Amino acid sequence: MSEKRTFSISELSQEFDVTTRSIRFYEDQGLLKPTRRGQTRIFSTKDRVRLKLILRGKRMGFSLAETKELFDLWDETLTGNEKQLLKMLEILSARREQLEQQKEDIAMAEMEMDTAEARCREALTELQKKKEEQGLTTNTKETAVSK
Amino acid sequence: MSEKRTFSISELSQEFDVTTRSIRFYEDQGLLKPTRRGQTRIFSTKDRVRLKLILRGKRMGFSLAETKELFDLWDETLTGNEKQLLKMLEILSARREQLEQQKEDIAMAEMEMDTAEARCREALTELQKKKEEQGLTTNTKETAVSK
DNA sequence: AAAACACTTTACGTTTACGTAAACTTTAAC
DNA sequence: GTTAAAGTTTACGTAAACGTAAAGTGTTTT
Repeated sequence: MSEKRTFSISELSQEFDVTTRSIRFYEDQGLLKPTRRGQTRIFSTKDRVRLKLILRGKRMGFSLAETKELFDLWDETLTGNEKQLLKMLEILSARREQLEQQKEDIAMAEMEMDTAEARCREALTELQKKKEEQGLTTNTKETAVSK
Repeated sequence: MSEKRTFSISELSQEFDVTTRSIRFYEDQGLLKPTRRGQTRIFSTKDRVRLKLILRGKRMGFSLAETKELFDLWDETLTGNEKQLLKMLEILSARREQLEQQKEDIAMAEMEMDTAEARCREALTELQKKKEEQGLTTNTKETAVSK
């Protein structure tokens, strides 16, 4: 069913553009659980998925601790205890709220960037005009514009 | 035109639920520039807006340094230098890419949360069934289920 | 077998974003 | 006028997320 490929630390490092130091740190913090051959780490597809989730979490502003909490909870959830299941549902709902907030933030940011961009372009054509006028009237290097 | 209300540090602190320590820190880092009456800080509406932007930036995963860069650039941009204007447009475009990435991340997260929630609910109804069956057959306090 | 290379552990260093305490000044309330 | 509240500076502390040696252990390449 689920693939049984394995990955070395450098493979993951390259694929996701993250240092090996970081990967080892994530293991240290209990976010990844590679097995060993000798003392060399061997990462499963599950580890790979988790690494992807960790990095996405980071981009979304989640701390490693928060992400770990989710991982742990999800593992516990799989044991099927009712309390855990309910708690998971709660957390999921809380996360959804966070996502809604983030979507709002993004929407606001986009609007502000629109107006910012518009102002920039206005200012640019403004400058362009002045340049043209000058090009027609004078050609001196130092004009009043620069100051 | 733009309102000329002013704000005390505690007003802003309460309105945005952020400690005065943080606000002072933001000033220290050059993100806010309140004037003084004696040595007491007086914040303008512009400061208020910036504080809002700082906090939103944080929720979106931006560092204070990044936000400050934007502020500074925007201030420079207002002086109307062509180079600055073009640079601003570049940065805006880069930010837009980041926002697109974030939107993707959010969409992925939402999908995964959907399936996670579905699994939880399945597991719950599963448990519910077993409970009902038991309720019909036995009534002992200690059943094999707990282990 | 020696060199080169990837991987390992151990451990101290660094940056960011504040927390927290101490000691002081200003302003507002009684 | 004094007390309380709010504000200030100074400065040391801290947690998170790694960076950066240093020194050692396999592996495989020549």
